[in-house]
Amino acid sequence: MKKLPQISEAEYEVMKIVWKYAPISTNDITERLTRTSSRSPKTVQTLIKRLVTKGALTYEKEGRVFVYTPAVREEDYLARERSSFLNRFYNGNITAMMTAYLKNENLSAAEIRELRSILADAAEERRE
Amino acid sequence: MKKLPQISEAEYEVMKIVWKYAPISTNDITERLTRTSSRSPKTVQTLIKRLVTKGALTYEKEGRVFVYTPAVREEDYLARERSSFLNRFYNGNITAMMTAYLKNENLSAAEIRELRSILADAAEERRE
DNA sequence: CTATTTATATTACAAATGTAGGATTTGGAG
DNA sequence: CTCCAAATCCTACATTTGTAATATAAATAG
Repeated sequence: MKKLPQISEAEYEVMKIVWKYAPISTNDITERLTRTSSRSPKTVQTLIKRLVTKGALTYEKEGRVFVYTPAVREEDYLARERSSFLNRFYNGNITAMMTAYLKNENLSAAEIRELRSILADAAEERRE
Repeated sequence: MKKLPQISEAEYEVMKIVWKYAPISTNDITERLTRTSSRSPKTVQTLIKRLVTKGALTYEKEGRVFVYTPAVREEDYLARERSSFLNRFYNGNITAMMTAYLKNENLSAAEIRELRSILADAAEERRE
């Protein structure tokens, strides 16, 4: 399994866009990102560059424009972050995390129902 | 609600010890931390200092020794990290997170049972 | 009182991150 | 072919973090 690069918070904003819209050009990334955040195009440029250096993005030239594609899968990245979060704060114990969460947040009946439902499905899955 | 300070990964190792054993002296923190990690006592010293500066720890002098106490509650800190994690990666949606988690990790029947049980309890709670 | 431990304070430095300005290259208009 | 707008490349710089060494202050052994 190849090692996933470290992706910083600001870089992650870029990745989300590329995951969603790839292949996508520098300008389109910048355009979308500056719509939601207040970063300058120059900053976005730097972030993209760093992501390429880190091996999180690859690109192809189209004329003089670069068009980017993710080099890591979103699910893989999320899985790693999840696991790293759980390990760091809950010894990898999802139940501990959920217990604390339920105690602190006031979930609606509907939300609890939904969680129970996906767990029921998981139990089913396992059985089959 | 007062603002929780930012606590880095290495600093968090120190915090865990202080939360567990406070009031605790520099030396005792260092002793415990170097047992599990490979940091030099000097490094631990710096981490403690920074935590004081950030307002995550307070101390009292006992003779010439400093004895530390947490200035932020562990639950508050964990709650913030959890919420920040969920927002960043799952739009704050715990169900989305759990769905992805269950799909990726292969939980044992026992683990699933436990999760279902705490959710059943949460449903109960809500009803009462 | 002075010397020696030994705690705490100060300084150092590289890597990563957020932010962005200035330099250079080049596709395409004419 | 030449020039320029626009794209990419390079440089910059303050903060935060991880790591640790050196300096200073002060309690206590003698």
